[in-house]
Amino acid sequence: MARIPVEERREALIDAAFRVIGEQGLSRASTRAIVAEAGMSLASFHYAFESRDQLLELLITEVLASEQRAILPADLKGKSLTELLTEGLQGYLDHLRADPGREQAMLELTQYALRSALPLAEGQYAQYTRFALESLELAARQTDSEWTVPTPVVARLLVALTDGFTISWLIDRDDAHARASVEAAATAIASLATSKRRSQQ
Amino acid sequence: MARIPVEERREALIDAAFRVIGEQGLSRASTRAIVAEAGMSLASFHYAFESRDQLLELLITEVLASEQRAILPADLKGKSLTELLTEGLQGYLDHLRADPGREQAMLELTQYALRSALPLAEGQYAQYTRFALESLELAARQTDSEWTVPTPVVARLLVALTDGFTISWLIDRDDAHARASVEAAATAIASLATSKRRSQQ
DNA sequence: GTCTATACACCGATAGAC
DNA sequence: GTCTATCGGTGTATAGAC
Repeated sequence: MARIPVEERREALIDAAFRVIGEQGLSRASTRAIVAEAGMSLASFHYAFESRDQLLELLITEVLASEQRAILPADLKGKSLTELLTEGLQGYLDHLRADPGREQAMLELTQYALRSALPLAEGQYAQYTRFALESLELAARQTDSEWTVPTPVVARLLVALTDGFTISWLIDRDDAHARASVEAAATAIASLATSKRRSQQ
Repeated sequence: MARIPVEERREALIDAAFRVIGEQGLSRASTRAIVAEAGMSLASFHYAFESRDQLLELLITEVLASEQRAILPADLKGKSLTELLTEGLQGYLDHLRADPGREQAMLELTQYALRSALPLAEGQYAQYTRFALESLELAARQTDSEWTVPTPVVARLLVALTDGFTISWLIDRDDAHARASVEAAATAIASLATSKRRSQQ
């Protein structure tokens, strides 16, 4: 076979691993299944990585880190806080619906990290929460609102909500119900802020 | 060894399996690990069950079904809707803190059911949601409130929230942060109901 | 019915030819 | 560097003695 730089091989294997996990689950993502997906021989795996655990560790840090759960819509102008939250969460649901295996893989990898006592999940979640926090602050500025609860607390709530919605949807795949719950959630979270505009409340 | 009725053996094995999963995770819950925990020989396993999958299937239906996530406190009297929701969610967090492995096992089993295309997770979640719905209706009655959003929608939101909080807490084990988010969540959800009492809003 | 011993598939990882 | 072939270990499941 053609000679491929190690870095490139590593990248290809990580991508292949993530695809296998998304399609078949972590428990079926053996080294053999991964190299088959990548079109490589088994030995190439251990030329690129020390062990399967090392690949998973890199997979978690790299792939989970690249997951920038967009929680705000692209166009922020002229929308109420509830609308921003609704559209943001709705956008996340669309992303989930487009590639359910991806989010299912995320959940499995998170649990794997928890069981392996890898301190990866913690850092990853801290980053999600930080990102949610920035989104919430931006949304408040944009709508002349003020959170009546410390923003990090609302951020944690928002992150928990997306995880919970993910599980619910993966189980019943009920788009209509999910949409309705997202709207209710957006309304509920928006109630934790007060508007400084006369036009509202 | 003493002769044990098959039914009793099955029950002991299911209990043992659940303990192993809680302590070490589903991936490490091999038939050997399970029989070791139950103090039996390997052959006893296959005398009681056709396969490991069959045990897991029964485990999911029986154990998950017995999980009656108590979402309301015991004493309902004289409390506001926000207080009821706060105490209910707080009680769930206490339950989680008391035995984290249990809820972690639940999550792993749910994902296993999803991957195996067992229609079990769906039914189980429908039951959780039904139970949450009843709790929400009871709480509304008790506080002379009325949900402004269809109750099943709020129920789904509540179930998603508990799942999300479970994941968050399992990852960072931050009690103070969890408590604060639960309070915020209770306030937010309560905003989806209007009170019929003059004393409130 | 319950055990020990074992079959057989698959796992992660490696040796050694090329 | 890349491959095929194989090692040692563990998994589920079963055969057969008692």
